[in-house]
Amino acid sequence: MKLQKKLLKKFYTRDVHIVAKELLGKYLVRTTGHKYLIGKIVEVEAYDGSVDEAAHTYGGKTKRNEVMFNGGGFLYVYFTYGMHFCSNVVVGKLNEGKAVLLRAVEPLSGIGQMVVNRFGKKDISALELKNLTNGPAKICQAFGIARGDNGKDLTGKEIFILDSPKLSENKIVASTRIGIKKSVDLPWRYYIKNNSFLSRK
DNA sequence: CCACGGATTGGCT
DNA sequence: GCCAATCCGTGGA
Repeated sequence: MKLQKKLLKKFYTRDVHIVAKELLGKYLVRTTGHKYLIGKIVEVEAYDGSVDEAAHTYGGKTKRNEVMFNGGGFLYVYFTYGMHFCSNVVVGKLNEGKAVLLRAVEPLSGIGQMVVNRFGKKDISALELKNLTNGPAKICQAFGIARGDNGKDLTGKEIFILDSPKLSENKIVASTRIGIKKSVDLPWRYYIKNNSFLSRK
């Protein structure tokens, strides 16, 4: 894999849909000590608190969602269903309340560690490998992302995203978002066509 | 193959 | 008190 540069602040401070689509194909990196966990981003969803009832920020700032108002380039981690964490990339300008939910990545490096984080064992089935990082809470479990990572700076050294060439539009599919009950018809889920690590088709 | 529901905490009404 | 930007196991067709 050709090593690319870390994405900088100006990447994240643009329009949420442009950033969401450009995040596809880029590399999510988490460092733990001297180890690297790396996955290619293959599925995301855009959330825009200014118009989108499904966004956590739609009703204004609270203790839980305040990181989403911090402006582009931060990690917003939230806890849900009493047992799961999900990761978002905060996007846009200060106080806009916009973010991109990371829904699926294709595991590339540090897979052995991800397997232990997810399943608590080293040997797994083909089905378990397929289910390693194909969902928002699965990414967090595999990458060891939890409450304490909320608000981390994505231009820092611990969690960041590496650049890769922009995908052509014909490789990107837009569809409705998953698991929400409000604003259900907005086509704000974006994914890489035919990738085998999608959470759904 | 698909549909359903339990797990389990904490944020907000 | 209600219910969530989920996951996984179970049970029926």
